[in-house]
Formats: sequence, C-alpha cells, structure tokens
Amino acid sequence: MSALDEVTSSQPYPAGATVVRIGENRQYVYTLTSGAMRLVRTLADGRRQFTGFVLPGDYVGLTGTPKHRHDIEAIVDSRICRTSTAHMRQLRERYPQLERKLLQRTCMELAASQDNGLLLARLQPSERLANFLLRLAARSTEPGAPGETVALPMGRSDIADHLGLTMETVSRTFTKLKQQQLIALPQLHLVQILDYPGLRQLAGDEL
Amino acid sequence: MSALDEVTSSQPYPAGATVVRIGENRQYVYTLTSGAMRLVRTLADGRRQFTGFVLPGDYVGLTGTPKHRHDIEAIVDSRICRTSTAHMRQLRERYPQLERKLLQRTCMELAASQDNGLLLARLQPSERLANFLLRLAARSTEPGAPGETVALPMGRSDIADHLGLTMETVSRTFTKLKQQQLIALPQLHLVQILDYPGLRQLAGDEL
DNA sequence: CGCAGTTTTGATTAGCTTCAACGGCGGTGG
DNA sequence: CCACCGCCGTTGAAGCTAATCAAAACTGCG
Repeated sequence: MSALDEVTSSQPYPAGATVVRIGENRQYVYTLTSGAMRLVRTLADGRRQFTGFVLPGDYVGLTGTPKHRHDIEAIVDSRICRTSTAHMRQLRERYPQLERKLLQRTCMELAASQDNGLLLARLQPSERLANFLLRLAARSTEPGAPGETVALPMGRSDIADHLGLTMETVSRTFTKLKQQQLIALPQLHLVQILDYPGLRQLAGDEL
Repeated sequence: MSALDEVTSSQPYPAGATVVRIGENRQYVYTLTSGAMRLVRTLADGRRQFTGFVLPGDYVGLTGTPKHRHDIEAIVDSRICRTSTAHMRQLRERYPQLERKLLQRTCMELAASQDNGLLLARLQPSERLANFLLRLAARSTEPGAPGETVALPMGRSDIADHLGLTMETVSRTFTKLKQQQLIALPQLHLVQILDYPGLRQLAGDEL
C-alpha cells in the first residue's frame, strides 16, 4: 500500500524549480507526468550544457550510480511521480530480469550520448538544430508524417545550451531553416516540419 | 578447454587495421593486451569523432547492444584477446551479480560520455587538451605525482578527432601549454606534466 | 643520407560569439 | 479594458577564435 502511494503521488514543480542537485544521493526515481525538464551540467564560471530534456513519460534517475550526476530543473510547470530507490531495489531483487532491462536502457542512453558527442564535435549549427528537431519529433508522434508539428517547451537559450551554441546562433539558424522551407514556426514554441527528408539529410542521416 | 582457448588466444593487428566495423554483430568481447586503439564514428563526408581510446587492460565491446556502435581501429601494432559473446552469456547466467557489475561499468561510461559532451560543447581548446592529458595520466600511473610522464600512442590528428578540433589547433595548443610551463614534450609521443594543479585548474577541476 | 609522413608554424578566411538595439508577447495594475 | 512594463526572441554590426590553406621543419626509417 505504501509502495503504491509512492508510485502514484504526483509532485508539482513550478517553472524554474530545481528537483535535484548534482551530487545529491539518489533517493527517488522520477517519472515526468506533465511539463518538461532539463538535465544540467554547469561549470564554475557559468558555462553549461544540458545533457538532455525530460518529456512526459520519461524516467529520470534510473541509473546505477549512487549520486545524481545532473541538476534537474523544471522548464515549465511540471508534475512528477517518484518511487523510492529502496522500492526499486526490492523490485530488482524480485525480478532479476529487470537488471537486464536496465542495462539495455543504459546502453541506449550511452549510444545517444555518444551520438551527441559527434554532433557537438563536428556538426554545423544548422545540422545540429535539424538533428535536435528530428529527435524531438521522434519522441512526440510517429515520425515521417509530413506537416508534423512539434512542441518546443524549452526556450531558445535552452536549445543553445543543449547544442553547444549561443541563443543568437540558434535563433538565426531557425530563421535560416525557415527560409529554406524546411520548417515553419507557427508559434514561438511550435515547429512544423515541412520537408522531413530534407531535414533528415541536413541532420546527417545516420545519426 | 575451448573456452580457455578463446580467452587466452591473442590476436595481432598491425597499425591502421580495423578490428570491427560499426553495425557488425558483436561476436567477441575484446581485451587489449598491448598497443592502442580508437573508437571511431564517421559521417558520410568524412568528418569523424573518436569516442575514446583503448589502452592495454581496457575491455571493449562489453555492452548490452547486439551490434557494434563504433569502428575499432588499431593506432599502432596491437594485440588483443577475445572472448565469444556466447561464452559471456554463459558467465552472466552462472554469475548473476555480473549483470550488476556490467550495469555499473556502463553507468561509468555514460557519465564519462556526458562529461565529454560538456567538454565538446563549452570548453576552449586549451581546456580540452588539459582535460585529455589528465584523463590519460589518470589511466596510466597514479595521478598527482609531479613530473609524471604520459605516453601518447596516438597522433595529433587522432587527438583532434577526439576533442573536436583540427590537428593544427591541437599542435598550437600543445606549444601554448608548453610555453606556460604546464607541460613539457621530451618526445613527440611523450608528455611530462610539470604543473599538475595548474593543468587541473585549466581543465575545469570538477570534470 | 635521403625520403615520406607527420608535426609545427605562418597567413588568411570564415563563421560563431559578443555586444547592442529593436520588436513582440504576456502579465500586471490602474 | 487598456496601457505600461519586462522578458524573451530576433536582427544587426563588429570582433575574435579556430578552420583553412600553405609551407617549412622535424622524425623515423630505409
């Protein structure tokens, strides 16, 4: 009963709130039910990079490490469910095959992180943004549908910090993709993919 | 007996040889016994990034994915041992705690990859190189010993492809660090760390 | 000793960042 | 309900850093 309580309790966080700080002991595993969050790494002088964004349905904190390796911040008003790590431990003991699932998940994350490495090391701004938009599209609806519309809960500077650029460059790149008729921006936080193959080619295909 | 054979057989690879190609099915897990290798991702137009380097004692291919996600190339003449994945599977069934070890390993790799993301996204060339040298130093001998000397089996362009720079920039950055008395270069492929704290500070400490 | 490949160094270019100003949107208070 | 204010995003101009292009120096090797 208490375990169920844990799973179903949904905590609200206002935009800008910090859910966990880097280095804190992991006490819970979280699932985002609504809103959006970012995984943040910061340097002493303020330079930072967002390892990724958390969208509804995503898990976070589901790792093998004893401490959190990111700050987790709410981008907009959000709600998350949490499960205690103690409970997770019980589950893992009871269902050993979970261990394997977890390993597979982590391997997928590792692959994604390494893809991101190539992106940051070698891709041009327009290629990075194309990549980002396609990944976001793949997470929301079924990809490839022409005229697909994708929500951008995060601001331009959030995208910049994820892609290793400045806000200005992100903005300029958006208008460039718009001019090339690859995308349309019906609203600030809404992207319509006009030319899926073109965007995919720009993104470097395989990535 | 055949299992032992597998473990102990050591295969030679000449410099430049490709051990596995990206996308191939994983048939073996490898351990490097001598030499050095690189983990390569390449774009269609030739741009590439090296996810990491493999040094003697390192494992490679120890993942939960069914296919290799990198090309693996020998940098210098190398020898590797290999174990079939079938054998690994047996081991994992017999020793369930291996699964957990594997998960921990993968989480460490994930953390390292994400650190590298921040490096590629936000660090300046000198900061990147300082980071790289310190990580290399940490892998060879006990770190912090002043006057420590680190071997660089890879060439300058390999370092460039790992750090998201060009060969020229890497070379210039080496001479810069040399002029700042942070390092010395007794030979092309040998770095002596003169000012460990200074290098660490340049590298961004926490990373 | 000479050659080939790699590295270093130099000059130039291009692209991103920085700095700065403008515009649009939403929220708040009158 | 409207006007004002502040924030975020866009756009513009200038500066700087790393990439590019090119040549010289060094290293290892035959």
